[in-house]
Amino acid sequence: MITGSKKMIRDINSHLVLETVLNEGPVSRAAISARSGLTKATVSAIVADLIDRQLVREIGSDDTSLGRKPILLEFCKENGHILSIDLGVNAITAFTSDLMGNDCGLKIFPNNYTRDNIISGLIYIINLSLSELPETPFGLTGIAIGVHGATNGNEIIFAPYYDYSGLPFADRLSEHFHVPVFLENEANLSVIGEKCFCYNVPNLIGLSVHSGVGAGIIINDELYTGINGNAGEIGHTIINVNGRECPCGNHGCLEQYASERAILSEYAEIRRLDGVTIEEFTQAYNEGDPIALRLLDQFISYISIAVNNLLNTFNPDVIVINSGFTINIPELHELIRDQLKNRMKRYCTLVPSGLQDISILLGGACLIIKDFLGVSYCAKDSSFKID
Amino acid sequence: MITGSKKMIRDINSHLVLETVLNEGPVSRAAISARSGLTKATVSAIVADLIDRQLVREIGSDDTSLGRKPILLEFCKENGHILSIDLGVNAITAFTSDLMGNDCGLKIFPNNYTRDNIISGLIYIINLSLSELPETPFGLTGIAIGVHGATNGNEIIFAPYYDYSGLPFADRLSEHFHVPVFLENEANLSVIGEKCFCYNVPNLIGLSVHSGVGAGIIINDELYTGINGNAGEIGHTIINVNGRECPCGNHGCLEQYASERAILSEYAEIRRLDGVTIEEFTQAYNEGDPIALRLLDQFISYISIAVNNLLNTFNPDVIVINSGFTINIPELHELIRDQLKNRMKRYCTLVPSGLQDISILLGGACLIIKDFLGVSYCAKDSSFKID
DNA sequence: ACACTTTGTTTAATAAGTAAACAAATGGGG
DNA sequence: CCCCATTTGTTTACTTATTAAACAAAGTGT
Repeated sequence: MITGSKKMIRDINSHLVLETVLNEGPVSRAAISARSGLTKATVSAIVADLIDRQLVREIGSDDTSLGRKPILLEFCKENGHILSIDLGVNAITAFTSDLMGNDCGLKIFPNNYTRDNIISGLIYIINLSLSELPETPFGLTGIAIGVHGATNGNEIIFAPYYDYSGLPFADRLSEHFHVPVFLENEANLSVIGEKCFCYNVPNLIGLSVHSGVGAGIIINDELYTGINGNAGEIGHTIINVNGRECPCGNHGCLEQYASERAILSEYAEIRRLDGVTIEEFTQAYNEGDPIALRLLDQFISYISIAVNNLLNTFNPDVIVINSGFTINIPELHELIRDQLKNRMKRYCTLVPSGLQDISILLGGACLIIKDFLGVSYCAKDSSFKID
Repeated sequence: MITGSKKMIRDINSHLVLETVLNEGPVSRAAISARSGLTKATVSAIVADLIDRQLVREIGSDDTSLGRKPILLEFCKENGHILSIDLGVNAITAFTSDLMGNDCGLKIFPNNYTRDNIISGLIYIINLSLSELPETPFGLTGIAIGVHGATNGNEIIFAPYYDYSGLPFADRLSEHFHVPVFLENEANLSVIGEKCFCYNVPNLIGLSVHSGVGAGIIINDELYTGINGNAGEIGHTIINVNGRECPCGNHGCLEQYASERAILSEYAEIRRLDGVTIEEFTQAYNEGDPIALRLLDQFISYISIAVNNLLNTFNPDVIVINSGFTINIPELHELIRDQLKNRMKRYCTLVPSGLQDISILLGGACLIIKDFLGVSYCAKDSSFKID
C-alpha cells in the first residue's frame, strides 16, 4: 500500500516545482514560491536538487522595476530526446523531439512490413532516426508507438487492419534500446496531444475518425483506457438497430456509417471505382460531385449522432474531432456543429483538432514526458479558442 | 495548489489506518502495521489519535496460539447517524443508518409535494426519521438525496418527471440541519451502493432502468459525473437513427425502447388500458400474455444493445443492471446475458444488482461515510460472485 | 549616500516517520 | 513451576523535510 513518508512529501513538492518551471518557465524561485504556496526555503532546496539533476538551469536575470533582480529558471528541454511512432497501415511515421515535444526530425516510411519483420523494421527505423540526433546527457528517454487497434501497453490485442496482434512490441524494443516503450491506441495518444498542446481541460474526449472510429478518453486529467485497453471503441457502438452488417457480428455499428472507410468505399461502389483515396474524394466534393455531397451529408449526420451520444455519456468539458475529412474540408466542422445544435438542448463545446495529423506523434511525446519527469507537460499556448 | 507537508502525510496515513479498521476490522495494531507497511510506532500513534476522536475503540483480545494476545480495534459505527433519501416521483423513502450503513429505520411517504412545499416537506420527513434515533457523539453526519434527474450537487438541473428544478435543496437543508447535504442522481448513488456493498472493482458501470435509463459511472474508484452532472444520461443516446421521436427533440433515443415507461405504455396502448403498473405487467408476463412476452423480448434486445454500447465505450470491470423488470422477473438476467454473448466477441462481466431497490439509499449512505471519514467504505462481503 | 524593495539563503524550531531496543503478555517444554 | 521463545505494543534516538523568521544580496530611486 502507498503510505505517506518524507520521501513522498519531497516527491510531491519536487514535481510541483518542476511542473511550474516546465509549464510556466522561465520563472524565478520567488515566483514559484508564490504560485505553489511552498516557502522560499523549500523551493530553493528543491531547485538546487533539480539543477544538480540537470533538469533545470539558471538563465539571466529578469528586468523588473524594483528590488533585487530575480534569477530566471528554465527547463533543460534539450538534455534528452523522445521518439514517437505512428504505426499506420500504409505508412510508418517516426518523429523525434526534445523534452518539450519540439520537432527534431520526422521521417515517413512505407509500411511493407509483415508480422515476421515488423519489430526488426521498427528497430531499423528508430536507429535511423536516432542517428541524426546530437548527444545529450539523458539520451533517448522513451519510445511511444501509436497503433490502430487495442493494446495492453505491450502487445496489440486486436487490430483490424494489420496482422501484428500478440507480438511483444514493447518488450523487444525496450530490451533493445533500454528505455521505456509504450504501445498505445492512436485515439488515446491523439487526445493526449490535443490536451497538452491545445485544449487543456480536465475532461476531454477525442473523437478520431479514420479507417475506423475511436474515442480517446481523458477523465480528471488522466487517460482512461478501460481494463483491457478497449475503452473508447465507439466504432462498434450500435446506432442503428437492424442496420448494416459489421464484421464484428453486430448490425448497425457506428463504424459502418461514419468512418472514412465506410464513406470512401460507398463512393467507390456507386461510382464503380476500384478504390478511392480521401484526396480524390475531397477533390470530387470540391468540384460539386453530387454523390460526394450526399455522402458527406450522411457523414455529418452520423458524426453528429456519435457526438450526441458521447455528450450524453460523458458530459465532458470539450470534444475534439480529428478526421481526414475535417482536415481536408475545413468547413465541415461548422456543419457538424450546426447539426449538433439541432440535436442537443444542452449544447457542449465541440472543437476541431488543433494538431491534425501530428496529434498521435505529439501525444506520444507527452506520454514519454509524463513518464520520464513524472509531470504532465502543458504547452503555454494550450488555451485554444473554445466556444 | 496542493503541496506536500507533514500534515498531509499524517492525513494520508491516518486515513489508511482508519480505512483498515473500517473495512477489515476488528484488527490489531500489529496487523494494521503489517498490511499497510507503516511501522508499529506510527500505527500506535495514529490509533491513539483515532481513539481520542471516538472513531475507533479497543475491544477484547483475539485468541492466538502464540505470543502476546493482540488488542483488537473496531470502528465506532454507532457513534453517528446517516440519513439517506430516495426522492421518487410517487414516493419519498427516508432511510437512517449507522456509520457503516446498517439499517436504523426506513419510512416511505407518498410524494404529494409541489415545488412550493417539497423542501419543508423534506424537513418534516427528516425530523420524523431523526426523532427515532438515539443520541450519539457525532449525531447526524450528513444527508444524501437521490433524485431522478441531473443535479449539480445542490440543485436539480433537469428532471423530466417532477418540477423541482432550481430549488436550493442542499443549501436549505444544510442550513437547517447544519450537516453536509448531497443531492445526487439516483443512478450515481445506486452504483456507489453496488460498489461498496457488492461488487468492489475500480471501474464499475451501473445501468439503472426505471422510468428513464441512466448509467452511474465509477472510474478508478471515483464517481464520474461530468462537468454538469450530466454524465451517464445514456437514455438519450441514439440507438436507432430515424427511430421513435423523443421529447428531447431527437429520434431513436434508447429511452424510447428500453425504459419501464416505454414498455409499460406500449403495453397499455396495445391492450387499450388507461395505464399499467410494473406489477400488473409482471403478472401478465407470468401468465403467458403474448404481448407482454413480445415486449419483454424487445426489452431484452434493446438492453443488450445498451450494454454492448457501454462495454465498447467504457470497457469496465463489471456492469451491474438494476431495473424493476429484472427485480420482478429474475430469469431476465440470464436472457440478457445470452443476447449479449451473441453480440460481443470480447465478453465482459454483466451482473444483476445486489441491492435492488435499496441501492440508492445505501449508495447515499456510502457518500456520507466518504465525506465524513474521508475514507471509502467497502463491506467485508463485497465480493459477490462475478462470472 | 541612503532608504526601500525584492530575491534568495541561512538558521532554529517543529512535525512526523523509521529502526531498533525494550516492555508486556502469553503459552509450551523441561 | 519456571524459564524461554514469541508476538504485541511502546519508547527512544535519529533522520528528513517543511516552516517561519531573520538575514544577506542585489538593485532602484530620491
